[in-house]
Amino acid sequence: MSEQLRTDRADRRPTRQRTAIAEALSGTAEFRSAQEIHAALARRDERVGLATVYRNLQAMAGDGEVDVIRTADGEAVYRSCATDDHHHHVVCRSCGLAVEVTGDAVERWAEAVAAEHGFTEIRHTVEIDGLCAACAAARTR
Amino acid sequence: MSEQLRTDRADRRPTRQRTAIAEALSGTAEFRSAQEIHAALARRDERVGLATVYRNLQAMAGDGEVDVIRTADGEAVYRSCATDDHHHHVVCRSCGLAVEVTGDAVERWAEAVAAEHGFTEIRHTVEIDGLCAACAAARTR
DNA sequence: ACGCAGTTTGACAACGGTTCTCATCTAGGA
DNA sequence: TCCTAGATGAGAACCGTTGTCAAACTGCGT
Ligand SMILES: [Zn+2]
Ligand SMILES: [Zn+2]
Ligand SMILES: [Zn+2]
Ligand SMILES: [Zn+2]
Repeated sequence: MSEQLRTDRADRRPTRQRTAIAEALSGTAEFRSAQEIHAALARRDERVGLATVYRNLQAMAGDGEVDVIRTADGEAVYRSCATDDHHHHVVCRSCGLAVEVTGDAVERWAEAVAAEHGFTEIRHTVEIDGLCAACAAARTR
Repeated sequence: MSEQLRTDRADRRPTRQRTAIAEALSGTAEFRSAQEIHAALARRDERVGLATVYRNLQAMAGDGEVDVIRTADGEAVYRSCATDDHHHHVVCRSCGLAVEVTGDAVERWAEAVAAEHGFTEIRHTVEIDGLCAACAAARTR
């Protein structure tokens, strides 16, 4: 497994902004972009600088407190996950709803197929996307 | 399965630029960015506008002639693959070397786990990265 | 070979997300 | 309370990518 990342996480101060960002993240099952979060906070009269939102999201992602994935057009979106354990997501292309999933089969396959080709320090990302039941229903209505 | 993409691909003219770009792509086992390709062509005295490189790469990607993945920092990188069939890549974090791999287990797992949660029109992306044998050796030397 | 219509190209501007700068503010231990 | 390293925010800077539009080119019919 290994996790050479996560060096510190220690010296992080609980500022008003930091808390606001974390809260904005928990409470939704969707991945949100830094800008969306910034806008959401502003709407709620929580004044937080855009740069601060970016910085904290990155920090949280680095500490593994939130997951990050890249939209098809390269935008980074974040989500605070229910578990700290390694997992993946199934995301709805239409509404953004994301559910967490795991699967030993994939984990082992990734490790094995990479090792077969002489690779080491193997990592992987798996993203599954589709239309959630609700969106599929809305579409055919 | 399904492939609702790939609508036409018919009316595409074989221009000097188009050929140069395709050639620059075939011949390397690494994923290259639009800018890298543009620079490589310039170095070879093949004058091709940057916008043209972007346009053609996108078109080729849309036609499935090349594969695109996003770098960790959101940059799009392209590679002309050996096969047209669905597959994934194991990429070296250090030198960019990429080998193509397949695995029914993953394909089925992705489909199954998404369907379990009520998703339809399921797609997926899987990227594995690590250190290739050569880079690992160079590092410990 | 010639001409025309629809493509494609290229220089450059415009965009949008992200990062940088740096003066100012703040949490928290001494 | 004081002091200091860490944190913040406004705005500029960055940088990959996309849009603009006139000029150049290609396939095709004549
Ligand atoms: Zn949905
Ligand atoms: Zn995994
Ligand atoms: Zn390598
Ligand atoms: Zn696959």
